[in-house]
This record gives sequence, structure tokens and C-alpha cells, in this order.
Amino acid sequence: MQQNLYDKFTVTHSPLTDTRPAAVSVADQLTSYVLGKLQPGMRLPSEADLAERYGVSRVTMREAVKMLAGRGLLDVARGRRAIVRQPDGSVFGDFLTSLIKSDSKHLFDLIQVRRSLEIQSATMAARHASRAGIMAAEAALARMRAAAQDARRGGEDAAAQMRFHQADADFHEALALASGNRVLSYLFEGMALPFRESFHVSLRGQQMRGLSLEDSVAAHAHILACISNGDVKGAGEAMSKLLDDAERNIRMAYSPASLS
Amino acid sequence: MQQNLYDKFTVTHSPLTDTRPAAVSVADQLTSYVLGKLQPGMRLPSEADLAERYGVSRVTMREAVKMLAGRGLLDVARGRRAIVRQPDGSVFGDFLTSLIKSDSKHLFDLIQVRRSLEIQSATMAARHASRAGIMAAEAALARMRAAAQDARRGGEDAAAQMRFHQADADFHEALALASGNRVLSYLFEGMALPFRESFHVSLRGQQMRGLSLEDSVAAHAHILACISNGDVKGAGEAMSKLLDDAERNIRMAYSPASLS
DNA sequence: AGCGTAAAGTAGTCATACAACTATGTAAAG
DNA sequence: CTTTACATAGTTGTATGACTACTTTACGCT
Repeated sequence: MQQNLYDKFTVTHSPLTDTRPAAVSVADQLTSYVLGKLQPGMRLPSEADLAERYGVSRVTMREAVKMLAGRGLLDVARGRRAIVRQPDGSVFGDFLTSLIKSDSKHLFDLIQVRRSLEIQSATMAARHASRAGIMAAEAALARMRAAAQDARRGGEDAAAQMRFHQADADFHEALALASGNRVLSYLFEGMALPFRESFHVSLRGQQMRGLSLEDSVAAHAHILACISNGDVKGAGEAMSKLLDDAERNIRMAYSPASLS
Repeated sequence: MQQNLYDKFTVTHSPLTDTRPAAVSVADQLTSYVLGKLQPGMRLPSEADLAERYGVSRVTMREAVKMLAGRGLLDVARGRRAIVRQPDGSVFGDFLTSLIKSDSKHLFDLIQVRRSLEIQSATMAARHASRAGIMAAEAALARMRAAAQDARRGGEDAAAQMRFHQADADFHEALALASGNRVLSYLFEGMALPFRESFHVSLRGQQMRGLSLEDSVAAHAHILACISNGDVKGAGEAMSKLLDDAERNIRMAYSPASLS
């Protein structure tokens, strides 16, 4: 969270001059404890215990716990003790989402960022994807195909469209996992969030360009085929084409005159 | 923050069945308010006012405010009302920092991610950097050069080394800004945080390989020259070389036998 | 051993009070 | 008239205690 005005790097060293709010310094200590001694899935002591342990009131302790939850380190729910969370991309996703909400221009910047990361992901996956990794991507591809058929048959089936988008995101996340780079997969997981909110826009652009979900499935299948064959260059180029297409879809929906 | 178990996308639509804690739903409303009606730099109403406005106690309102602060949307400090914050990369940086703390393998994943983003940044900057953008990068380069000299003269001058690293980060952020992609510059700003903590490791590897800070300055200068000349391909390749080198430095410090 | 229910544990919320710091306005000094 | 000093009000930080709503545990029954 980088508690705003209280820069931990310049202050924390000398506890005697630590003028930060107690909640902040307790949060820092708790962070070290969680990251250092605990494993994902483990339960923390209760707020009351922690409060006593750190010598603060429960209100203050609660704030510290909430800060860690805000950084995605803990799962907190009513009635049960907090649980150490497995790292994931949701914090990054929320960051991107509010960025785009504050200025929609950021969406196009993000598309460009995503493009180069996806190309790297596909390239690396083609280089050293495992059998299991490819099977996971194939499963996601199958879900995309099924959702595409449902959406076609059901007309404006919003649920099927949502399933399609989810399977699409799963596919790209599977490739990132197959690339062996976990940070990359966290970033994709996070990017899926803001794209989910604009995916109906993308869909509209796709239809305006006379393309169907099945076309998208075929493009994804081609990428996976390249990866499966170890065709590094082909995988990168195919992914590049796919992302160019996705960008055209969104731009088309925003300003139909600007692009093919 | 994606308040953990409480998925805003599946629940928020129907307020009647909103079983989330009050603090969470108030935080969502406040987020919309801040992102929609307020501009960076503006001050929020006091916690007491907000609490009354949303019909909750001050304790609950405080939690909501803290959640927004955690997402990097607000600056909160004792005695003064919260201020809407300009977007920046600190949230992303904290995310990466805790990721690396939980498993140092993530550092190498991050280096690969950074590599493709830096190449994209240099490429785009070469394509359409403004005069002002290039001057900003030149200024950062000058600071790098000065810090490198100080560090050489001062022996193990930790402060000069820190200045060098800061100027280095500024240089790359300046390129991202020159590329015109603001999301990219936020990401670089965030990545600088975890790299700051491992930069002395990188330095050690650099020395082990017989390279000096001046060599690094020269490599950066070459990149900037390419960008300044509009040499898109050259800029990308030069940046690629620089990042390969940086990775070698870190790997060398971790396991001296593994690489040149 | 399995099940249901009572009891204990735990997070969520509230009201209130005071502490610590900041911002503001007012009066004295130059 | 400007500047400084200070008292005052405004605002966030923290503590206490109580109660609610939900989850987990433990006990007793079948």
C-alpha cells in the first residue's frame, strides 16, 4: 500500500523517530511476519490476540489487518480468522481498473502493454511448454468453442458471452503459466479484470467488422498449434496478429471511421 | 483492493441482497465518487461528514477511506483531510515487492517481464518522442553520469550508488513517458521499487564481471542516441542488450558459475 | 460413528471520549 | 501594512466497551 506520506524506507530504520501512525508500523511488522513465517492457507491469530501482541487496541489492529488485506496478502471474512492468501493478480487488476476509470485513454495504453507481454508469453511457451501446460490451454480453448456456439445459437446470450470471455482470459493465463513465468500469469490475471468491463465493447466492434467468435477461436487454435509444435517465431507472430485484431475491434467500437 | 471474498461484480448490482460488510460497499460508493466527481489534488470532506453522508459510524467510514488509500487513490495524513492522489506506480510496486519477498524466484520472472516492456518503451520512444521527452531522458542520463563519477571517487559511496540507481530508474521512466504510454510509465515506476532493494546485488555482479557504472552510462547513452535519431530498430536492440546485461549481473551475484 | 444443537470464538459495527497534529483566524509586534 | 505568535477550531489517530452476525468447535444424543 505504500502508506502514502509515510515512506517506510526512510523512516522504519530508526524506531525512535518513527512518527507514523501506530496502525502503519504495526502493518509493516505484520507484513514481515506474514511473508516471513507464514504460508498461504494458514490462519492468523485473532484480531484480539494480535492487538495484545502488538500492544495496540483492536481498532488499530483491525486497520493494520485491513491494510494487508488491501495489498492482497490476506483473506478476511466475518466470523473466521484471516487467512494468508495465495498471490494473485487481483490487486494489479484493481489498480488498472481505477486507472481506466479515471481516464479511458489508459485502456489503449494497456492494450499496447498487454500486446508485448502476450507476445513474450507465447514465445516463451513455444520454447518450453510442458504437456500439462498445453493441455490446460486446450481445455480453455474447448470452453471458448463451446461458449461461442452457445452464443451463436442463443442470439444475444449475455451469459454465454461472459463464459467466452472468461475462457479467453483462461487461455491466455494458461499460456503464461506454460511459459513458466508466474509474474506474467499474475499480470494477465489482473489485466483480465479491466478487459472484462470493456469486452462487450470489443464484441460490438468485432461484429461491426463482420467477424464472429468462431473466427477468434480459430486464431487462438492457431497460436496453440504453433506453441505445441515448438514454432517460436510462428507463435509470436500469431499472437501479434491476434492482439492487433483485438485492438482494431475496440477502436472500431469507439470510432467506427478510424480503422478497418 | 478486490475486497477478497466479496466480489463486487456479482453482488453490487442488487443492493437488496448486498451481504458485504458496510465498510466494503461504502468504499465502493466512495470510489465511484472520487473517480467520477473529484480531481487529483482536491480534498475530501472530513471523515465525520462522510460518515453522516453514507449513514455509517466514523469507524466504518475510516475503514472505507483506508481501503481507498490502500488502492493508492487517496493521501491520508493526521490532522488534514484526505487528498485525491495522482495515479502512480506505488501500488504496483508494493505488489511486486511482496511477491518477491514471498519467493525470490519472482525476481527473475520480473526481470523478463521488464525486458519486453523496456524494449517496447524504447521502440515506441524512437518512433515518436518529443524534444521535451528526450531532454528529460538526457537530464536523467547526466545525473547517472555524475553519480557514477562520485561513486568511483568515493569508493564504496552508498549514497552515490543510490543516486545512480535513482537516476537510472528516472531514465527508464523518462523513456516510457516519451513513448506516450502512461500505463507503461506507471509500471516502470512501480518496478523500480523492488529493483531498488536488489540493486546492490546487481552492482556486485557487475563488479564481478569487471564492468563499471560508466559502462552502464555508455550503454544508456547509446540507447538515447538511437531514440533521438529515430532509429527504431537500433533502439530496441540496444535496450535488449542492456537488459540482458542487467540480468547477467544479477544472476552472476546469485550464482557466479552460471554465466559469463 | 454420525448428526444436530448449544456454546464459544471471531469479525463487523456502533457510540463516545480523548490525544495528536494541522489549519485558521486574530491580535500583537515590527 | 506586513509579519509573527498564539489561541482556537478542525481533523485524523487511538482507546474502551458493548453489541451483532456469522463461523467454528464441542458436546450430547441417537
